[in-house]
Amino acid sequence: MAQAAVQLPARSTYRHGDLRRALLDAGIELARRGGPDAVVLREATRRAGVVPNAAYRHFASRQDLLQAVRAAALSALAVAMERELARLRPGAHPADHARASLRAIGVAYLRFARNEPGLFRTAFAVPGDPETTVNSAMAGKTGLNPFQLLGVALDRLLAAGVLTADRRPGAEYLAWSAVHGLAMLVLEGPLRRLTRTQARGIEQRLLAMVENGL
Amino acid sequence: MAQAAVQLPARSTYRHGDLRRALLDAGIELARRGGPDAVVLREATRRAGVVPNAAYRHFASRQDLLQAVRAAALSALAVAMERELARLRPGAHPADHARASLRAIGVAYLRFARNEPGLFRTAFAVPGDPETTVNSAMAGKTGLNPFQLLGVALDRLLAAGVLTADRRPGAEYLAWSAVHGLAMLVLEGPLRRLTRTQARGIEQRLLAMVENGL
DNA sequence: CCGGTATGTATACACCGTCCACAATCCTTA
DNA sequence: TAAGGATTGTGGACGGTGTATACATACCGG
Repeated sequence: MAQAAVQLPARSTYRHGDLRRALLDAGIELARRGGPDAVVLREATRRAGVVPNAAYRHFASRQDLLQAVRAAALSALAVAMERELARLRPGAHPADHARASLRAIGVAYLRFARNEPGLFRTAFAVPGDPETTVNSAMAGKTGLNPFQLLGVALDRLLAAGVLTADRRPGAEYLAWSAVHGLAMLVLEGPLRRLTRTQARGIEQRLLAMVENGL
Repeated sequence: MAQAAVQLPARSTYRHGDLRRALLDAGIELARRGGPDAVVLREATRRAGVVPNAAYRHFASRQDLLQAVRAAALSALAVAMERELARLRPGAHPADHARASLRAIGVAYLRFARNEPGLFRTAFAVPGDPETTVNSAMAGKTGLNPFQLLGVALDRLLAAGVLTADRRPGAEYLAWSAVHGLAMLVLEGPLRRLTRTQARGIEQRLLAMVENGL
């Protein structure tokens, strides 16, 4: 079960060059397969070709490294959302565009959970205030993190008159809850064995529920 | 941070009597505070006043013990749901009663997450097919596990004509997703700092969303 | 009563996170 | 340009974990 540490050609220089980056990359790779528990400090240093304690020059603890990996995962999710949003054509009706925006966020979220389960679990199964903190390390190219991107979509719904003003505050929590719950269910819950098409069906119904019930 | 192992009075008999039960209870207690990661085999054996390896006579591995704890947590959740359901008066309109049933399930779920966060996280943050498996260890007094209890509530909605037949299949996934997502959000997400009353507000809105959007 | 089988013990290993003292390198400043 | 402090990586150690293997004790059915 132990990872066969890929033996790098034993760096010739005493200094590494960019050890922090190397450790972070190794951590991301570990999280990618295996989730948060797989992010083990010693393995990361091994992959960077460095002695275990060297990590402590760049991260205060394993938790600290894990938080950095988590931020990277959230950032990747934000990028995926932005990509999905960018595919939208402004279209004729602002109401349709707003609805499509919300849907794009949901679709990107669920797709990310499916395609990068390890990163997804690392992003959300680790304590730490996920979304409220303004931290550029978690953001995408727009500088917004996933939660803020969801907020933008909801604002469009409000502006387009699809969402009434009294229902706007806190709406992100409702939408996020539903989509996140489904993601977990598909990832490690009873829906794990669903075929891709079946999963798509449930996803569509869920997004419809959010749209109608918000 | 290490648990001060409560030193039991050094059992006089060679045999323990009911070590499996003792280990399971210790595991549950560990999970209760600290969640799944806190379920450490050696600590459980310490609390049972027994040498570490003794555990292997009753559990194949730490994972195995963790699964047993998880089953106990799911069972506790099922009991909480049953209790909430039992408070309902059949009432005049079956439609109202059906709606109240679904709401009771949701309320019990969210309350359990709030009151027993450690057990809740253990129940759901551990792999293993949670709900589909027919396993009496996960069930409440009715013999139904949490997922099946949700199914019962949805069946009532169907019988009362609130839910159309074409929307019934898979409806548990939609409802479960929303409620579970919110629970996670409140537990370790951005909604952690909400006051109890604020949380209640969001909960009510979410349950309404499910009811309308299903 | 005796022997097999279930249960708990002893010892050991590999791995982990982390602390401490030390060595090599770099960078500023005199 | 030489010196010396600050950074960064090394070496060794400690206590913790899960688990394997061999052994000791107690129970139970013939």
